[in-house]
Amino acid sequence: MLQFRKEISALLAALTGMETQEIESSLEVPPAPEMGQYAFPCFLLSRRLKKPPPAIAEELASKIEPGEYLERAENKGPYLNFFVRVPQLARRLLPEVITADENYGRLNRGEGKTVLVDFSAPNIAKPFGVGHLRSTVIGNALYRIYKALGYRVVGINHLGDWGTQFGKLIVAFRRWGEQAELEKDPVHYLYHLYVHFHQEAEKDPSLEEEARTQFRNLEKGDRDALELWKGFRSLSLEEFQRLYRFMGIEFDSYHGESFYNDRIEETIKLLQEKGLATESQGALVADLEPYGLPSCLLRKSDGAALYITRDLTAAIYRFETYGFAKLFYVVGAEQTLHFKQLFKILELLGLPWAGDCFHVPFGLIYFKDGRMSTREGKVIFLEEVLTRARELAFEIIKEKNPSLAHKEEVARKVGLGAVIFGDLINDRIKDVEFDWEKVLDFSGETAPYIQYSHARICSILRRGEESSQAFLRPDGTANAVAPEELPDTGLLSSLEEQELLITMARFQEAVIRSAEELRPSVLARYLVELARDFNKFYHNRPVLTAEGELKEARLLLISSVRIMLRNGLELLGVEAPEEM
RNA sequence: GCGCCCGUAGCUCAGGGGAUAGAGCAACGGACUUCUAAUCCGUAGGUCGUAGGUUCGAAUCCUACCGGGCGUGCCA
Repeated sequence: MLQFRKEISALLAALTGMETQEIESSLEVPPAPEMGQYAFPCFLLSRRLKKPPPAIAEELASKIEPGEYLERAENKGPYLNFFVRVPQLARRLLPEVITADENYGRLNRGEGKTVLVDFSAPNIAKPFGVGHLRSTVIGNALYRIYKALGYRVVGINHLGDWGTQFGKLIVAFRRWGEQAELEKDPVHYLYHLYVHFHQEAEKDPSLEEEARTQFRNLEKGDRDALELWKGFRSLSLEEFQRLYRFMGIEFDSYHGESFYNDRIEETIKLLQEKGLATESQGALVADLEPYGLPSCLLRKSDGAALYITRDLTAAIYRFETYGFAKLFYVVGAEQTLHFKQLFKILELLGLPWAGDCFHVPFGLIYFKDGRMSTREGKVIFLEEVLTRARELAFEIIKEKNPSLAHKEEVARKVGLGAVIFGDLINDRIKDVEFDWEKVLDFSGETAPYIQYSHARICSILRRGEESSQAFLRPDGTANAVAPEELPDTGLLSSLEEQELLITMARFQEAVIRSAEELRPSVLARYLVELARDFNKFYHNRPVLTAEGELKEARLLLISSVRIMLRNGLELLGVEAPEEM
């Protein structure tokens, strides 16, 4: 499709004298497939040529000759519509897909440049709630997509393992805690203590003061406090890693906030040298008012460092360690101001890479009756969501496919996929309401829908094995063959096949757009469309009972769809079982 | 108060200068002796928050207002 676009632009450039760039950006997709695959609106030219747009469209249409991909151009009103040669498209695309197989979709756009993705970053003192799901799945998808595009990607889990909340936990544990309880179920027990602390602090505000003192002790290296903190941290981290393993997510670095503790002083010194830190009411402040931002606190009056100071330190450390081309922070939209301040200070420090840091914000998850709040105990644990999704998937499998082997494993992939995909399909920036019914709905625009399409293709391929031997191995993967040995793709001429092929040709664009716009939802929605086009084909055009070469051509077609669905889901962190 | 984000079908959301505003869910009606019905086909459902403006053309850009959310110096 990219080549087709280029071909049209070159043709129009020659005819109109416009820049190819300008033409490429004005090309659009017509509202219906009967109107072709691309359209060129003639309004702009109308002004230059002082002629009505329909006349220009008509004149251009009469001058355009078919090309490699271009079948014909038709004028319709003020538009010039272009139709692609679908057989030619199929001849190039299908062999490419089955030959590349698991590598289809990979490109070398990144040329090995390093990209850092900071995502997930759970608070160690708190359980992993559905609120953390967004950063985790969006970050993981971006991680995979950038990797596929040829970047060297470093996934960083900037653990929230430092800060005042640990002072609170230390106070709570010393007052009400029991070691045995802690070891039994660390995350939930710490959560219980955290909620309890806030209940008690309502009645006795001096607890808050005590917590700040304990955190300051921690920063100073107080041995007892540090000992407790270490225990909390390692017990929680183990739990989180179990969850990440379940979800198939890996990080290259677990350097959290605590890691930067002994580098903070250096950062503060640097800020002072550059004249960016000023004293105010006993605290250290960066005055950003001249840049239209509220000034921000760098160090509390009690000497304890703050989030932004640790973030500044981390950014500098990361550049020194990785020399990144881009650094993405996949963090909630409520921290937008924090990142504006962070990036501005980096810029004022004269760091030339300050402009390579980007906040990738997303909306928050809320309940019908309001926002989630860890403090008030209003959370849903991600673990519960994943478990329920998996159990429901298991029930459905038992009912619909009782003879399936490895039901538990398939249920895991389907349930997990539904949860991940359900989050990714919505545009990041929008707030989303948490709704059990929606999370546990496996029909329509969902991962199970795509996974199901994939499984049906696998099923057909298994049954059609002997017919596809020429180009497919028994396991359904591609066999390298010369293009002339492949079935005639020109036979794929039905409406369903043509539309499917045209959609398939847009796979690469969807991946690239997802990366450029930092929006996994673009790819997620594309995959739904691809699966939908496949299902339409599937219901109207039999594969296994088709005659001779047509059957082979259809097997080739669906093999390619299978690869695209599987690879596309993979980029989103979702697995595609072969049966379900 | 000020700043940022969001407002599209009953619900959840695509589309973010161009042709008749699209999906899914829910509702209703159809399709399983035929490649797994987690599917497919059809029906119904819309002053694109409101009012102005820019433009040949606005759901899309600008301004104001309304509604919701988030943030706004000692949390992260």
